[in-house]
Amino acid sequence: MVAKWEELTIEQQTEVNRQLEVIHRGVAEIVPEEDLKQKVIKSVLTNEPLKVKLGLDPSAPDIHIGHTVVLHKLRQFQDLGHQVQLIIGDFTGRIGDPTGKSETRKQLTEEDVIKNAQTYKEQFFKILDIEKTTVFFNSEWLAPLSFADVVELSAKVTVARMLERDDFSKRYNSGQSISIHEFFYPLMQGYDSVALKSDIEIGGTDQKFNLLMGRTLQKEYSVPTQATVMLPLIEGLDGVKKMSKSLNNYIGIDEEPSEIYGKSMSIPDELMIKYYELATDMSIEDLGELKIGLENGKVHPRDAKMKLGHTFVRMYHGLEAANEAEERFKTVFQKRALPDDIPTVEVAPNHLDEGALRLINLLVLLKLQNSNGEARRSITQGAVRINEEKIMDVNAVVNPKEGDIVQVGKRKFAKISLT
RNA sequence: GGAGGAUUAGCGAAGUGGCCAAACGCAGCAGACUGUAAAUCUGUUCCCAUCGGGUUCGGUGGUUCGAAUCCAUCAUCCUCCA
Repeated sequence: MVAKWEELTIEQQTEVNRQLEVIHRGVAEIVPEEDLKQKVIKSVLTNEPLKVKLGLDPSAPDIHIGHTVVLHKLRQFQDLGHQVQLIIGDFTGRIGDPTGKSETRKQLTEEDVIKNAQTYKEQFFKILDIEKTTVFFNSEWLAPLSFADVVELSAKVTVARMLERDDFSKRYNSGQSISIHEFFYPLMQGYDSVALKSDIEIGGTDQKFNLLMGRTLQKEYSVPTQATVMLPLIEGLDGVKKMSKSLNNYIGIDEEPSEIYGKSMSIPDELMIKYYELATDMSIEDLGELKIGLENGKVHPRDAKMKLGHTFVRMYHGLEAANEAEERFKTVFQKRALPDDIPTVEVAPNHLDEGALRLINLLVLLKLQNSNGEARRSITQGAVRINEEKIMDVNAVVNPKEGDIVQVGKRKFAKISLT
């Protein structure tokens, strides 16, 4: 059944347009647009929520701002009244990893999966509405499939089609290995959409092939085809490469407030709007205003960025923590003063020789530096201070006292406690 | 089953007997400046040490006065042929 635009009341048309506007915020691509519109119309007409699917790899339980992009989109769907299907790819995870470049990722045990799934839930429901979320494990429908079923499934897609996938073709052409089982990942992910009869699947633009595979398979299995919503990948702190844990250019949502705030301040100015648009709960109106403000110079980029850091901390740690993190930042980096939450490090008497030791050794002992060489370098470069007094003598010998504050660079502090 | 190629510091990548603790790029750290842990500029990045020393170039064992560089062997990865 195809719902016709003309059959809608004016109110319903307005509602459809409102939903489409929200859905389009920040997205890179929707394929096909028409399917999405149809789905929304139908939902408005029948008052049935849409089933919006997101598949998850259960191997990386620490989520960062990059991951939250799709979560925010899901949340927007929920706020429009739709239902989210979270699929934990436990079956997929147990087999191994598709992009096994140099090392095959270890297979996850059932225990790992359950543990990771728990972590996921804790982190995800900081953004998602738990009431409008259903969590699935894809082993539920993938594990029972027989070899014959799998052959039948794989017969629906050709090798040439598989090789269209960007990373497959790149690897194939550059002579890197591709294992047969890697072809099954898109198939499994697509089959998830068949099993759950998803209306919409969302993912990053890098997931395009897999998302479309869902449509292909749904067609093959005579299930209504899903619309796919693709979101841009967000660049990490370096401003160039996509945010990822392995590149260490990420902001984790479970990190300390001051870390989240500080890292936010280190993103390139040009990226701010993108972060706001994709990874915060800022309204479309406020977003537009901010954009204009930045363009005509009414809003100082630094202030906009401080607000971004504040927003991130608020979303994941609450308003109070956000205010504190902001204060700390002002103290340490704008006033160049000491923060008031310096960690205390104990110094045992056996490290001291008549109450004294070399500064180099002290820095390593306090774990402010990893090796004597590093400590030596920092001293030479004028990065080391004790009680705010710069020390540049590599051979300095110091007499640490209770409550002394040792500082390396702008960010590393320790307060001494003698035991 | 056969033939060939690859493996270098956190990553990428030079180096084919001494001048190699190993170019260069990225990332990291620090300093200056600033508007911020943006941008830009500068310095710096194996370990211990005052000079100096020690351990590194997939693993092991050789050749040599001397090896990241040559040989043997093992491991891993890739290509081509079957």
